[in-house]
Amino acid sequence: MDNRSAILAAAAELLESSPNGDISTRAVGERAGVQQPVIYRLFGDKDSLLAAVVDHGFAEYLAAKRAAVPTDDPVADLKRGWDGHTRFALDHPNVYRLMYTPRLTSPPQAVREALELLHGVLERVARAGRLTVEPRPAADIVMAANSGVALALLNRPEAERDPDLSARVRDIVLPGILTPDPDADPAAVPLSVAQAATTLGALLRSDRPGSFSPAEFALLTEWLTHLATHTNP
Amino acid sequence: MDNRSAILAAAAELLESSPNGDISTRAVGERAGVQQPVIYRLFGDKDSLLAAVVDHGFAEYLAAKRAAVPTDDPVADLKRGWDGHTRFALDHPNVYRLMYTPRLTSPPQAVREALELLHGVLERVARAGRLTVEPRPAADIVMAANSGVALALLNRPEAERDPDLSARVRDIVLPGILTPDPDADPAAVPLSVAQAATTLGALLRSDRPGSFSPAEFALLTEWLTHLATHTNP
DNA sequence: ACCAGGCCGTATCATCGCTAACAGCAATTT
DNA sequence: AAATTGCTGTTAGCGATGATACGGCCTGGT
Repeated sequence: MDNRSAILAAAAELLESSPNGDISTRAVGERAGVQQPVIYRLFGDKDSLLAAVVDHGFAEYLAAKRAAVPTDDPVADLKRGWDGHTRFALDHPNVYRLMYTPRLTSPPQAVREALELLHGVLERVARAGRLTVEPRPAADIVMAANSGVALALLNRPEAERDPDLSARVRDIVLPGILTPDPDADPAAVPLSVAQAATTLGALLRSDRPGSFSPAEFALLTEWLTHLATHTNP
Repeated sequence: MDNRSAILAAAAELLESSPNGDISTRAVGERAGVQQPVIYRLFGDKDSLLAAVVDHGFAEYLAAKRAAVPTDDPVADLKRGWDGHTRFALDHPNVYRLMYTPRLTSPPQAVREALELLHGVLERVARAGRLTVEPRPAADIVMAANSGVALALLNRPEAERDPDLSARVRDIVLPGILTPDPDADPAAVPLSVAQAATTLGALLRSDRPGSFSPAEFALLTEWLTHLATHTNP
């Protein structure tokens, strides 16, 4: 095995199982079976090593995504891309943090590639006449929102993560840059059950009526939250 | 000057002018005119020191925001809050990165306070009948998108930053959780408990959700009728 | 066979976060 | 008033880290 590949593999493994997302060049050398200066001769710098690890780990993800994407429904591809982005962040938290956290002096090439891939999908969406924003700024918009969601999820302990956050933001941001779905029913309902339940719940929270016992009130608000959450608009 | 305040001030100054966003406890001690162990006696830990610096720097921002917010237009407050969030990130990049980057073991209290502040604004928005999502998940959505935009801006070199990115994402995300502006669409919006309960009852009667048992549904409609009848408008 | 150049390993430096041990000082207790 | 206790600051140093200088070894060309 090449020394360079061994170091990359060792660094990737150590990074994956690192609690604080950091690794030491000494540990990498020991695991790869090489001495510390070899790393510096091959990569020059610890930041460059980490950037190489990120690029390496992201390459597989990019390859898989590149191979699977070409559907004839670019909007569905866009949605799939969002979900894949979030899943990659949750699967490789430390790599993802290195990508979208400006700790490195030399930003890894992976973020640029990811943005270009998203831009390509958006170009196809635009060609299908579904985009209301120019593809370039649209890519920035989607990437900012998607990475924000991913980092927000990573920042919360695993138990407190809202499993619907990514889909929620996705279903807000993507329609915000797309033309209305032609398959959707164009009859705009002025008020939905969810909306009415949300409003009533907020009003009751700020002005609690005295005619309810605590248990009744708890049950009522629970039902309102259920209606606000699990109802189609 | 108190030793603790001197250390906090020195750390804040060093952090502000730090190229990589990191500081050394030795440099902090030297600048504050105290020896290194004093820092550890007062803060216990470098992470705790940084968390205190973040909380200190964020406190002024929170105070200014708390004093200025109470307008009678909560939607405008929400928009102002978004812009203020982005501006704070650009004005204090290193502090902001410490807040929304999971490098610290003990997450600073500032992020929690910021989320609570946003949640409060959204509660007022909901009380005005303008929110289509429960305030709690809505706060997560807005915060994830806003921090994503801010970090995306910080990750690009200053010259390449799109000055309109924040406003663009804002004008996509906020309408995505709000009802249409009543100035543009004069559709009736429930404002009182009675109105909201009446609306919800009517909607439920016409589109009964399957997730309620008959007894539950009967009790819920009874309560809604009670709220619609015996509540002051 | 000899020489030259690149690669590797040892040893080391400077800096970092952090801590133990001791010294001054004030308030409280005897 | 003297002594004890508790808090605060200083000195000195430990272990780990990123990074580097230098000498020896192996390889390839003549």
